[in-house]
This record gives sequence, structure tokens and C-alpha cells, in this order.
Amino acid sequence: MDLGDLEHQVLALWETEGTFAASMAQSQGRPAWTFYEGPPTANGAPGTHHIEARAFKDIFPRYRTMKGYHVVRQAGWDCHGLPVELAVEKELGFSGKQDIEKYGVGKFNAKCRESVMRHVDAFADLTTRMGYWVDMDSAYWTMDTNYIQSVWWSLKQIFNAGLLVQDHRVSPYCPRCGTGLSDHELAQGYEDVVDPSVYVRFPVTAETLASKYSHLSLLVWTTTPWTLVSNTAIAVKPSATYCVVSHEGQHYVVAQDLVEDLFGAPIGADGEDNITRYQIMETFSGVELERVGYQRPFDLIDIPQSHFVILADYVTTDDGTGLVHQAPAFGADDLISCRAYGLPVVNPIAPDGTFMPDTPLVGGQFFKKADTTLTDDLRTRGLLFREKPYEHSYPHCWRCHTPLIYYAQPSWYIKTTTIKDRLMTENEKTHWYPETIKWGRYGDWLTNNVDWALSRNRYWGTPLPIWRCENEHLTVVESLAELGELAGQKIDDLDPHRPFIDDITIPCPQCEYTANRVPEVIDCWYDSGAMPFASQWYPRHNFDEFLTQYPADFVCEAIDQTRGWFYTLMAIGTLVFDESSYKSVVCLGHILDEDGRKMSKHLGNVLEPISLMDQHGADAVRWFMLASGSPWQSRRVGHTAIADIVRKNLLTYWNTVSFLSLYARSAPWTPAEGAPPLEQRPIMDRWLLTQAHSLSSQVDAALEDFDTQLGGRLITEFIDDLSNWYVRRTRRRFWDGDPAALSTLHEAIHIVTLCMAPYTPFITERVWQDLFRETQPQLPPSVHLASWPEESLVDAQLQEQMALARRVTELGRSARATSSVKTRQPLGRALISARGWSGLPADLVAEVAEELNVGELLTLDVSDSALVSISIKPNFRSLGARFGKQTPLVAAHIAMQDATELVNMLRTAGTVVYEIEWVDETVTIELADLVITETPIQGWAVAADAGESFALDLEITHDLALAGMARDIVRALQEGRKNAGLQISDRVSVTWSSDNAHIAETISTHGVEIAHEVLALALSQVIGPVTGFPVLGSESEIEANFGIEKV
RNA sequence: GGGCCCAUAGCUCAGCUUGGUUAGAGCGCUUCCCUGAUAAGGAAGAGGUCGAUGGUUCAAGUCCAUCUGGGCCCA
Repeated sequence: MDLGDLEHQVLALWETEGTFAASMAQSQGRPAWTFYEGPPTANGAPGTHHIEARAFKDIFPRYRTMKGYHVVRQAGWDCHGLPVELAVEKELGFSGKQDIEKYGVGKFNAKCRESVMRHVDAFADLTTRMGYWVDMDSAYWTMDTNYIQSVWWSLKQIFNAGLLVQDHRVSPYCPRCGTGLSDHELAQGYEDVVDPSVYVRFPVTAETLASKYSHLSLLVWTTTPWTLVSNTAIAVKPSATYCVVSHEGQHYVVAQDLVEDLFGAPIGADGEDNITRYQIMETFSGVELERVGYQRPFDLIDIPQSHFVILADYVTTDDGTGLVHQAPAFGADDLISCRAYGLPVVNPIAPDGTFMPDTPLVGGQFFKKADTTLTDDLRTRGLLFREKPYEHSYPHCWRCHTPLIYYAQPSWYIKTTTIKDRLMTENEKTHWYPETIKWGRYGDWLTNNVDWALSRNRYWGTPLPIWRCENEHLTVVESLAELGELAGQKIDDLDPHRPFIDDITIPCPQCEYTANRVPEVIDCWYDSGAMPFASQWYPRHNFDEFLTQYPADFVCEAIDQTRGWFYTLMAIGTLVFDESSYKSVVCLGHILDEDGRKMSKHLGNVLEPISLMDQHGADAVRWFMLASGSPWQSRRVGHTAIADIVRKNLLTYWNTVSFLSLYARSAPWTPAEGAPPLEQRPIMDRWLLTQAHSLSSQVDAALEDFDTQLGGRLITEFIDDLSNWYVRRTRRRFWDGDPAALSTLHEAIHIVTLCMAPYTPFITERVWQDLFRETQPQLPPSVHLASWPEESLVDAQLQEQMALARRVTELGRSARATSSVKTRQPLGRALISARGWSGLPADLVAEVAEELNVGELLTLDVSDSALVSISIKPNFRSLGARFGKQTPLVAAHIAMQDATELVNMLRTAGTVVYEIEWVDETVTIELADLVITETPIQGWAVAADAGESFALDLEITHDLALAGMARDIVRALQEGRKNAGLQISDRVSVTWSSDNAHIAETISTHGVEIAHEVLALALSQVIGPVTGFPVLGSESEIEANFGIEKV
């Protein structure tokens, strides 16, 4: 059974039949259920984790389609952005923007376009292979001219609302890529690093203080020594208490809260007396330090009018020294605080991350590298109080892993903070799966919303459609047509990318100057967040269609998209349409390797998705993603887990199907021949169908609630019921070609196949074609064109009765196992005690009797106390509800009673009343307040569980012994038939010889039965050697020889 | 420093919303059974202080608090 091979056949079938297109055509005009495909970035090879999100993005559209909706599934590709540029740079061996400029922006962008096309092919292959039905022919490409014009249109709406502005701000910046990063990009790139952290002395120059203490310094802690070059001020918290500490001949100003951290506890851990090593000389509040002058540590660049203490509320005394070094060019907080004192912003770092060449000591050095040089210099000059490595997470560029620099630069922003309240209202209305994201991770994110840094100083992206003249007049265009009109030239066919768009100038509509496009492109996250309308080329195309598709009923991606796509979708939707673009969002956990580690090329633990699917089957991988563990949680995926799914689910299902088709063919039987009406079919059949119908309604409810895990569990349980109870119990009827059995199994497989189809589209399609389509050509030509099975026929009473029968069967097996009497040996009787047992239909009791190979199953008669022992336990659930605090007293009282007497009283009178000491009221006990276990007191084999018990009479009478022997003989002969290579329907003639009287008696009394079982037309004794294929006593543990001949 | 999630059998995970006295499944292990789906199937057994501590309650794996460890996200 090669599932990979089977799937390739099914893929070929879908391809030739155009099944996906047929499904879309068939549902045309039905109510829409909308889904947006989050575009994968086409910058690398897809991984196994891509199967996860794509499995979820496939199952719900398939399910909704079966439920009668029309689900448009447009694929999309995220084409722009730094990742693509970086891949191309690497290919071309470039090391920065200068190389790109030299190479030519036009040529470079052409390479980017090429790279995108290449990687999209790899994603398309994965998509097809895993059976993700999404329309790739009509895919949206964010680099498409029409797509870009939609993006422009939306930016113009935002600009007109006054929410797209240019501002100077400190924001994270990648010196390697030469661009600022937005906050959601920042979120992608935190890495744990060890930085040098230094405690530096800043000698106080202010006379008032300096004259009181020798060698007085402000003590400052920083993890970014390179910013010390730009030190402009030192901030203290105005409300905190600071002090002067005398230590080893030096004096330091630090926050009082941190004195012990810095100089040690008064009594050290080793008992040493630190108090003698330092002394607090005086204390004062932070306010008193304001404008105290100091000597900065490096005198390398000119920073006029500065170097004194300022006050800032954001300073804490939790770590460091309580004095914070300020470099306004490199910290958002620093910039705000220093601006308040009119301090200058001096930036010695070039856009490529190196110190300006004319800077002494560190000129030309990369900022991070300068840490060592500067620390060494501080040490030499005796300004270093202490240094220690500091491990923390620091933002890095999410693509090139260069440490980011917080850097003051001009940038375009979308003022999302002004619509924060609207966003929070929209979030309220959104259904998150799992729900905690809504208030937790995502809610927090919205609460702490900052303006969206939209612009990038890069090349391969949607150009910002803003033209600016020398008078700073801004003109925003929404289309090439508008731009052409303004420019007075026909540019409808212009590639809107750089550098072509940069060449278009317009006369400023507001003055006499010429306006040029601003140089920036936009954050590619804006592209993907704009997909609800840009994919439709709205508003220039598909005006009506878009409105029916907005907002989406459902989006789904992994959890890292909370601040990525989920945010940009909601933000742009709210900005442009005043409504979030999705109603429900499923948020998946990440996929880890078998040892719980992230998959990464670096660790070499990556599972290659296509070969994984070819090895185990895409169905198995999909099932794992959808139904194994909690989708919201990170999960470990490996070969073992997937192989288990194949064996436990897919092969069991497949074997059951094979079983049915084997006997349907040999009967022969087809659905056209029909079957007896349901009420005339045996109880097993009625039960199986009621189970199947419950399954369809329960899986329906689970998928309605996006709970693929529950649906999967229900299907697994049903397959187990089907194979290991129904087929096991009903096998004989299939040998006889019983149309009721064949038809029942056929119907049950039909239903479960439909329920499984959205999970495992391949194997169910194969079964649909081979088992259903072949005999019922009137059915839809694909399982994926069929409707969800209608629920009917659910018989709860029958389900409960069967559940009881199966529990009793388990008890019976258990009793047999403890008795060491083989199941093959028939036994005479068993006694059963279980609530509801006496009400079971006789045919159900007969099933249990046959399964256990016991002649009679009798109800244990409680009144016969000589035979039965009763034990009782209080039922706390019912007692607790009534007696509360006094429950233990009542329970103890019940436990003291004579069990048999109490049960008999309750069974006759219904209730018993007690007066119990310490219990205020009269206590009335009912049967329901007890858990009763009845067991026979004779030495039978007994098994009991949860108040139900089973007692097996082990006596083997002469007749039972003969019957047992007959079964042994049948088994030996069946084994012989198989060894002789006979077909299951071959008729035979059997000869036997034996000296054993027991054997002879068995054959004379059970011969007809034996012959029937082994399809023997004759069963005759011979003297001497048997004829035909021999079954010898020496091998079969039966003191007889048999010979089998085909007739 | 903040937020969220997780911690249950050797392993992978259910159960917790709605508290009830014998905590389940699959895999693995041991023993046995069955065999006309058969390189399948079934039963039994061993294996758990439900991360720790405290609290609420007649009763806590389940509710609350604190802590520890792990993960993710943010500063």
C-alpha cells in the first residue's frame, strides 16, 4: 500500500477531470463563505511548516463547499520587499546599497522579479502536491501593476484623511540594508546576544558637589558603549533618591536603591563586612541633580551646549545605576528628554552603520565593532568602574541578522495611533481561535500601538506615490492614469516600479515648481495587508464583486502573524473601509522537530515537505497538522508520529474498504440490488448507521467551530468502531453475501468518507472512485463535488444499549483472560449485573454471547443472596449536591450499613430514612445515592468495573468439551486450507484418521457443522494415511491426521 | 521588566469551560488470545505524589494565588 503513489494518481485524475474548477463552477451562485489567502513571501523554498497553515486553509473551504457555500479561493504571492532584495544581492555577490546603485536599479529590480517567479513555482508545487485547492491561475501578485494601483488608491485615501505624514523619529534601522524597519518587522527579529555592559565614571565638574568630595563621578551603566561617543546628557529620575557613596578612595553618585547591587550587601554572602568598604555620605532627590555638569567620557566629536544632568520620568532604579546616559540620535526616549532641554542631536554614524571617517579613534568602524575599542580606551584611562557581559534579547534585522541601530531619520508614517480605538472596537468583534490571543497577545499589541513606519529606502517595492516640489507641496496619485494626466504624458503601460516611476515628474498643482517623486518605497507588509481589495484591483475593477467578498469570514496563519499580516489586514481595512477585513481568525502554533526544537537549516533538522509527503502521503501529513495535538500549540512533527497516523487511521479505513469490496465482488452485490429496509436489518446494522449519522453531525459541529482536532478524534473513533466491532462481529454475514450487511457497511463507509474528505482528500477520492463511483454512476464524479451527509436516524437509546453491551463484552473478555480458558472453548453460562442489562434486546445479548463464546448470559439475581455478594459505595456527586458540608457524615453512615440489607430495602421501598448524629435534618437515601457492585460469591471467574460485573461459569461439560474440540478441528483445517493455497470459496473433500475416541465422538456429533465451516462436501474417515494436502496431528496439537483435497 | 501559553504514564498527547472519590488514549514494554481483512486484529498487565507550595470547598488534575521550569511575544 503506497499512499504516495496513490496520491499521485489522484492528482492526475483531478488534473484531467478539472475537478477543482468543477467544484467552483458547481457552487456558483450559492451563498458566499469568504476566505483570504495570506500570500507567502516568494523568497525561498517552502518548508514543512507551510503545510500546516495550508492544511487549515484547505479544510475549511472544502468543508464549507460541501455544506453548500461558494468559497472563492484566490491564491496570492507576496513579491516585494527586503527578503527578495537580499536573496538577489546574495546571488549577485553584493554587499550593500552602493553595489545595487552601481549595478543599476532597473537591472536589479528585473532580477528581483525573476527571483520571485522562480520561488513561486516551488510554492505552487507544494500547494498542488498537498492537495491545497486554491486558484493559482487567478493568483494576485503584489508586484502586478493593477495591484500596485489599488495600493496607491488606498494610500491616497489615508493621505486625504491626514494620516499619512512625514516625521523625524528615532526608529530601528538596519545599517546593512540601509533602511528603517517597522514595528512588526522588528517583532520578527529579536535575538539573544551577549553585549558588553559597562559601568562608566563621568567625573562631576559642577563646583558645588565636586568641591565637597574628592574624585566624584556620576556612575552610568550602558550596554551600548558605542553610543558613549555621542553622549549628550545624563538623565535621572526626579522622584528617586540618589546618594554619594564613598568607595576605595572614590566617590560615586548612584540611586540609593541600587547601592547594594553595585557595592555589595552590608554583610556579604561569605560573611565579609562590606559596610567597611563603602559608605553612604549623603542622600538627595533626583531633582537636586538637575543641570549638574560633568566631563563626558569621549571628546571625539563636537556636541556644544551640553553634558549636564537632566530629569526624565522614564528612568527606573530597577537595574544599572539609576543614571541613564543620553544619546538622542539613538534612543526614542533620549530624543524626547533631550529635546525638552534644547539639547542638540548629533549623529556621528553614517547610514551604513560606520562612524564618520573623520571621527578620531573609531572613524570608519562599524558601530558594534567600536564597542571593544571604546571599552579598552575607557579602561586605559581608568574610567571603567566595572564591566560584565550582559545577555539580553536585542533586535536584529529579521532577514540579514545585522544588529539594528536605533537611529533618528526622516520617515513616512501612517498615524495608526489615531484610529487605535477603532481598531480595538474591531478587535472586539473578531472571533479569535484560540480566544486568548484576542485579549492577550493581540490586544496588548493594539493597546501599545505606535504609528506605522511605512517607508523604506529601498528599491524592490511598491513606490510611495507621493510627488513633492521645492515648496514641500505634496501630491498623491492613485493610478497611472491620474499620474499621466498630471504629467501630461501617456504612461498607461509604464512599469510602476523604480526606477521608471522616478523619471516621471509633474508640475506642482499648487505652485510653479516641478514635483519629483519622493525616493521611498513602502513596507511590503502594507502590500499583503491590502490584499482584500488590491487582489480585486479595486476600485478600478471588480467593484461589486469586492463588496460581496468583504470582510472575510475566515483567515488563518501561524501565530507570528498577529503583529504581521493579521495586524496589517485589520489596520488597513479599518483605515480604508472603517471595518476590519476578517471576522474569524485561526492562529496556529509553530511546528517543531521531534526533539522540540525549531526547524532551521542551521540545525539540519528540516523536514523537506515534498519528500515527506511522498514517503507517508500528504493525507497523513495533513491529518497530523489538523488533528494531532492542539493546533494552537507548538507541536513536534516527525516520521514516527506520521507513520502512526497512517497505520491507525488511514490503513484501518483502507482495510475496511478492501474488506467490503472483496465480499461485494464475491457475493456478487452492488448497491443497485438494494437492501432490506432499515427496521428489518439486524441490530448491529441499525447501530452502525446510527453511529455514522451521529458522526456526520458531530464532525459538522466541530468543523463549524474550527475544531479540527475534535472532528479528527471522532473520525478515528468511528473507524475503530467500524473495523474492530462492526466488521469483527458481522464477518460471517459477509461470507454469506448478506445484502443487509453489505449495504450497511457500504452506507457507513459512504458517510465516513464524506466526513473525512476535507481532511484527507486523496484517499477518500480513491475510495469514492473505486467503491462508490464504479457501482453508482449517478453519484457526483468526485467526492469533492458531493454534499455533506445529512444527519438522520440517530437512535440514542440504541447507542446507549450498544455501549453497555460493549462494556459487558470487555468485562467478559477480562474474566476469560483471568480464567485461562481459551475463548475458542465454549462455556455454558455467565451471570451479569449491570444497570440496564435486563432491558437489552435479545439480539444484542446474543451478539455479546457469541463474541464471548458463552451459551447463555443471565441476569444476576440479587434476591438470591446465597449466590451474590453486594458492595456499596456512597455516590458523592448526588449526596454532595444535597448535603453540602455534611456529606462526609452521611457517606460514613452509609458505608457502615449492611450493604445487602440496604440495597434490598431500597429496591423494595424506594427510599430509606436515617437520623444521623451531628446531621441536622432527617436523611433520605435513594438508590441513586449508592454505587452498587454485585458479584457472585461462588468461585467463578469474575470481572467488575464501575458497578457492573460479569461472572463466568467455568465448568466444561462433556458436550462443551466436544464443541471446543470441534472448533479446534475447524481452526486446524482452515489453517490447512490456507497452507494448501486454496481460494476462500474453493470446495473440498476431507479425510481423517485417528485412534482418539474423543476425536471420533466430536466428528460424529459436530461433523456437519465442521464440514460447513471448512466448505467440505465430504468428511470421511480412512484407515491409514490420509489423502490430499495433509494436516498432521503432530503439527496441529490434535490427535488426528486430516487430508484436504480440492473438488 | 511586562504579557500570553505550556507543565498529566518511558514517549506523544486528551481531560480542566461546567469540581464528585478507581485520571484516559495512542505509541513503546510484558504476557496471553484470535485468525476466511492477516507483514493485520483483540485482551490483560506493569507504568501517574496530574511541576511545587498555599488557599477556596464537604470534595481540587479541574477554581484562585504564589513560586519553579520551558516556550512564544514584547520592552
